[in-house]
Amino acid sequence: MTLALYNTLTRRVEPFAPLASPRVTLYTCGPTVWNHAHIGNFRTFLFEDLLRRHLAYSGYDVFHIMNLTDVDDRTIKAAAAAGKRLDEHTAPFVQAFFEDRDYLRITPAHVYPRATESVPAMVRLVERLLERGVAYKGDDGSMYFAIAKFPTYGRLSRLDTRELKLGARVASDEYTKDDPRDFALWKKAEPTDEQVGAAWDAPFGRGRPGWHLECSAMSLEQIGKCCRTETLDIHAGGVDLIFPHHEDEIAQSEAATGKPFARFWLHGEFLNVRGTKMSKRFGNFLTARDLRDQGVDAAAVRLLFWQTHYRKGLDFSDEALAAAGAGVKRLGEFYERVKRETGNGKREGRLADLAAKFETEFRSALDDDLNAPRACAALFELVHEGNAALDAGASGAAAALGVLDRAMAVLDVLPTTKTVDTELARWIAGRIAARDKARRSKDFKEADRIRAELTAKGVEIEDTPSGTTWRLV
RNA sequence: GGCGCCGUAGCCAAGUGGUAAGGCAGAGGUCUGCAAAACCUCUAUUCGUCGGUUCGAUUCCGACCGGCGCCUCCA
Repeated sequence: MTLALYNTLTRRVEPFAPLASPRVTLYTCGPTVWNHAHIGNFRTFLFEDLLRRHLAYSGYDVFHIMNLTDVDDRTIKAAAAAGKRLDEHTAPFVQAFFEDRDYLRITPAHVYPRATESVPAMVRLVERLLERGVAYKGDDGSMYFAIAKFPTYGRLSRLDTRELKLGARVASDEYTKDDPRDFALWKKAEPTDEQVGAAWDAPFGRGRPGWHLECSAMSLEQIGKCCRTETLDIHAGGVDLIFPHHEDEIAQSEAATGKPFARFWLHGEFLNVRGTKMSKRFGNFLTARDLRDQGVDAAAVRLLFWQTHYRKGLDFSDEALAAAGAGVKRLGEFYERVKRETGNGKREGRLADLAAKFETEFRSALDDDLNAPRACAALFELVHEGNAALDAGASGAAAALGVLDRAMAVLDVLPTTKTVDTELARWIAGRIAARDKARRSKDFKEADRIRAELTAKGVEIEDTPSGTTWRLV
């Protein structure tokens, strides 16, 4: 069984193999740092995290690039509205993005190129396109890409067979572009751009990069640096980027290099709220820090997302999140139980067999276009059967722990361990001792009173044959 | 108008041309002083509707109903 991924380019699930195995070059469209990213944005970043981790689990050496769009229409507009310079406005949001990423346990990319720091590469790309005769200057002084010169334009989004909705892109730029579908590579500097410091000199005029140009230039620059290639193995993003963003990236990059830009295009579906996509525009969004401040365990968010396939819409609700939280708790209980058992018994045994069966299914599920819901089902089956086996005194826990650890390196959905200061730990130990004493003397009223006291402090206790255990909830 | 996606139990959600994974919630039971955790049993004769193909369809085809996305620098 080998990894197969759905490629938007072919609209099929295809066997995946990198160009220069074991190295995999992965470029994922990062956030636009005009504001806080919401958890809909993070659904895509989490899907990419799953991809990244499964590639690593599969033995590949992934080089992951995620750009930061720190200059575009929205960042400029937001900076101007705040009366700040562009970098002044975006810096806190970059910082916040990294904090949110860490909260959600997303593996950091190897590089985070910023648009504002990659302008020379963008200028060079435009010059290359000018040399190739596919770029031109419009009447308004901006540089445009001539899609008429790029015959395969529309291959990704199947645009070749579709018509543009009248008025959508046509009207406003009718007199500046040769073809209404041509898109801006470089936008002539406007007063607002100068005001916030978002304008650069270029041989073809002072201005700023178009959004699509940014991603092409940054990805080509980074894979050139790290891997001396001009073709990405995988390029990923949200479905809304298929057109025009990724279509335009392909046009620019391939027109300039003459080589395929990316071999696999992966797109994650939206996070919805009552059926409609989560969006800043609709005001129906929630940020990662909102969840963090509510005390939501990131593991619950991850499990919630894993339980729906990445190419399917997922409706976000507090109920769904709570259900995932309960699942995370169950996983945590099982993991701790297996860990406790590793001291006893042999490496072989029923538990080891179950774990081996699980790992086969786990791998095959993720190999099948990252079918995380199936992988989770296998995981919970292991929990169920493993618990039953442990109840029956099975051995093999050490082997099972190894398998679990490998699976968790991909899914990472174990409950966040809460840190306890020694003073609190001492107090809890004292209370439990007092309760045990009461229980031994059959003073259950007092025992229950102490338990209530602990519960009030968020301490959950459990009486087992080998004594009372506790955890913070 | 063009391109595309989705509709499976109370909720969430996999899946396959041969008779429905998993999670949450719920009911009963075992264990427990009581709990908790865990286990056992139960909870869709049925996969939006109607047709068609087939020995057989939830799965393929068509129509319809319902929900949604992109075509406006949205993950």
